[in-house]
Amino acid sequence: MENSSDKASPAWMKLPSWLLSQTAGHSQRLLAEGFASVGARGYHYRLLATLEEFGPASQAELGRRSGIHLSDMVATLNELAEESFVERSPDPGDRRRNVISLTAAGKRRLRVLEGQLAQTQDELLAPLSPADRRKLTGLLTRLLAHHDQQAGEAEGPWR
Amino acid sequence: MENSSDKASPAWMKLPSWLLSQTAGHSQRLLAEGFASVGARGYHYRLLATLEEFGPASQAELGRRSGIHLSDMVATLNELAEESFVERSPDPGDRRRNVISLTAAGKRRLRVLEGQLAQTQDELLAPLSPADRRKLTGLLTRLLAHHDQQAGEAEGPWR
DNA sequence: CCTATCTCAGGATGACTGAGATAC
DNA sequence: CGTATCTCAGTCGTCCTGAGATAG
Repeated sequence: MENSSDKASPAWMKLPSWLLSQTAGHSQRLLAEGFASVGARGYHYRLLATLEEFGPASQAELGRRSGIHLSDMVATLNELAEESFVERSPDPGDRRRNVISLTAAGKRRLRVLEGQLAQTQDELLAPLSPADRRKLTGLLTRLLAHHDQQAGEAEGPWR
Repeated sequence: MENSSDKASPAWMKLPSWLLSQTAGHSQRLLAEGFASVGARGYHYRLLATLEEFGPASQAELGRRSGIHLSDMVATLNELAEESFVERSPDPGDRRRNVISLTAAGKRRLRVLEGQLAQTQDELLAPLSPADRRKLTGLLTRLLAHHDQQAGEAEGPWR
């Protein structure tokens, strides 16, 4: 009872790192809800989209292209294969590999997920004018380029 | 060997939701690394800072102020209490409650974490000019205000 | 021999759910 | 009674580490 204001606004709530994590959290939530409404999750979209854009590939190659970790790739592909959105077939030229390819159902699935995704972008940026949207994406792109490069250099040339 | 370009840049990498989640990821990573270098994590800072700003309170009250879930509160307080950064004492007026208060060591700890935090903000925004930093925080603040309100309304008046 | 590929087990963080015991 | 508080166990998504089996 000793608290007067419910709207507690600690100092750290103004920090860029906080603003970023919170807005990203909302974005993530909207995205996850949209995907979940059709029984999918983020990895599903990333994988299907990568497959369509770059064509069939081994799991390791897909991991590099999509940024999904190899160990998560296994589970994600299991889920997608179970619904026949992708096909796992052995690579005749290298028996270590599975060649993953997108099925017709997978392409239709991708269209649905893209619809959800576009809707989410609009929901996410709703309060911003077109100019502000461009400004925001520009700033974020610059930040991302910087830190991607930093992180890449620190780890060494394994890409 | 069949892939030509390592710099694969799928279309979804330009989406605001992607840029947000990635920059937030870098931010999170920098923050976690900074905190981990002194044996802490994000919840520790948030809790200590909330305690200093609003004073001693019950765990439930702390949860509301800091945004940390009640069940995580328990574990976080266990960790902080083990290092004597906070003190748990029974509330004489309500025996359900523990009154949590910041110790002198806890205040010193907070100063350290604040140092890490400030350093991280600078690292995070390194590629941006002061004007761009203000623009970014302004845009993020507007987005956050919008979505906090949306989410608050959707859930009902439980605050 | 060494490296690449695939698989599985599990951890870490942040956010969350559910259930129980206790006190108001 | 119902509600609030504290605790514990566990889930989830994303990211990540390590280890093993198999194949190049």
